[in-house]
Amino acid sequence: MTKETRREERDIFFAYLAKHRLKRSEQREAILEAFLRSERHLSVDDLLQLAQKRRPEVGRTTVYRTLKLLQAAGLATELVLQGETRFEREHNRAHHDHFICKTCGAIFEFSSDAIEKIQDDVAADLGFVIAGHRHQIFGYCRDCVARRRAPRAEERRSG
Amino acid sequence: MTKETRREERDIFFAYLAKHRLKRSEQREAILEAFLRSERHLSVDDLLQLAQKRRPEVGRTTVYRTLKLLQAAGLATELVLQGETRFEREHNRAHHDHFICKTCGAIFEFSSDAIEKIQDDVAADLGFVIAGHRHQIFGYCRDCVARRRAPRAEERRSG
DNA sequence: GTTCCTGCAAATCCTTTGCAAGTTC
DNA sequence: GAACTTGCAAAGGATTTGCAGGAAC
Repeated sequence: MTKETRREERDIFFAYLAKHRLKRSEQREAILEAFLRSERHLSVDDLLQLAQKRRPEVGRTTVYRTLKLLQAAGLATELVLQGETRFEREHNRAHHDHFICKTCGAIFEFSSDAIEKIQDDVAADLGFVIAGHRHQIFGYCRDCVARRRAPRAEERRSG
Repeated sequence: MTKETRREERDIFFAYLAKHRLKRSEQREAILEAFLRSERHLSVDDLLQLAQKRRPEVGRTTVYRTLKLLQAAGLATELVLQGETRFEREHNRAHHDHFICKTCGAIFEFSSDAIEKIQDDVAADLGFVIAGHRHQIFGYCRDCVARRRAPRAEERRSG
C-alpha cells in the first residue's frame, strides 16, 4: 500500500471525525496507522498489538471503539472467518471474496465477474434486490496440499 | 419433510450414538425430533423452546451439547447469518446458499451449478482444493421491495 | 455397578458500557 | 471550560465446563 493511499485514507478518517464533531487523539491516530500499514485480515488483538508498538498505553476498548469509527467512515469492514472476527481495509478496494485454508489458516482473495453476474440473475428471478454478499470458500491451499501429498520427512513443519 | 426422511435421520443419529458408545436419552430424542420437524434456520433458543414443548425440563446446556452431536453426525450444520448463529438440517440436502432479507429477516435458499463451476475454476487456478463454501447474499426480498415501492397502508404487516 | 447424561451454577470469551480522570478544541 | 476520549472495571450475551445427582446400559 502506497503512502499516497494511506494519506488519502487518513484524510477521509479525519474528515469523518470533523464532520461528526469528534476529536483527534494520539490513540486514534496510532490505531489508524497500524490498521492502514498492516497486512489485511486483522483481529482486534492483532490491531491492539500493532497500535501498542507505537503507543503502548492504547487500550483494547479504544481499539473496539476506533474500529467502529473506521467502519462508519467506510475504511474498514468486518469479516467473520472460521468463527473469528477480523477486519480488513475497505476503501477503494474492489469487491472480493475469500478462500480460507483449513490447514494453515491462510486467506486468499478472489473475485469473479462471472459469479457476480450469475448472482444477479438468480436474485432477479427471486425478485430480490442485492445489497451485498459474502462468499467464502474453505479448503486446502496449494502449499498445504503439496505438503500433504509429498510429505517427505523434510524440514517442512507447516505454519 | 417426510416421515421416512425423519426416520432415516433418526437412525443415523442413533447409529452415531452407538458407534461412539453414547447413550440415548429422552432429552436427546426430544431435541432431535424438534430439530427434524421444524422449519429450518433455528437458533439455539428456538430449538430449546421447541424441545421443551415435548419435554419441559430440557436445559439449554443440553441443547448446545446435542447440537454438537447432530453436527458431528452430519445431520446439522451451523450458519452465522447477520451475526446470529443458526442451525439447519444437513443430511441429504443439496448444497445451497442463502439470500437474507435485511428488512424482514426472511431467508431464501438458492443454488447455482454455474456458480459452483466457476468457483472450481477459480480454485483450480490458485491450486486450492475446495472442501466447502458459504455464500450469502444480503438485500431486500420481493415483498419488502414491493411494500417499499407501493406502501399503500394496507394490512401488510410483514413476517 | 459402571459409564454416560443432565441441569445448575460458575467460568470463559468477546464485546460493550459506566464512570472518573485526562485531552482536545 | 465545554465536550469528547480514554482506560479500567464491571456488565452483557453467548457458549462451555465442573460437578453432584440421576438415567442408561
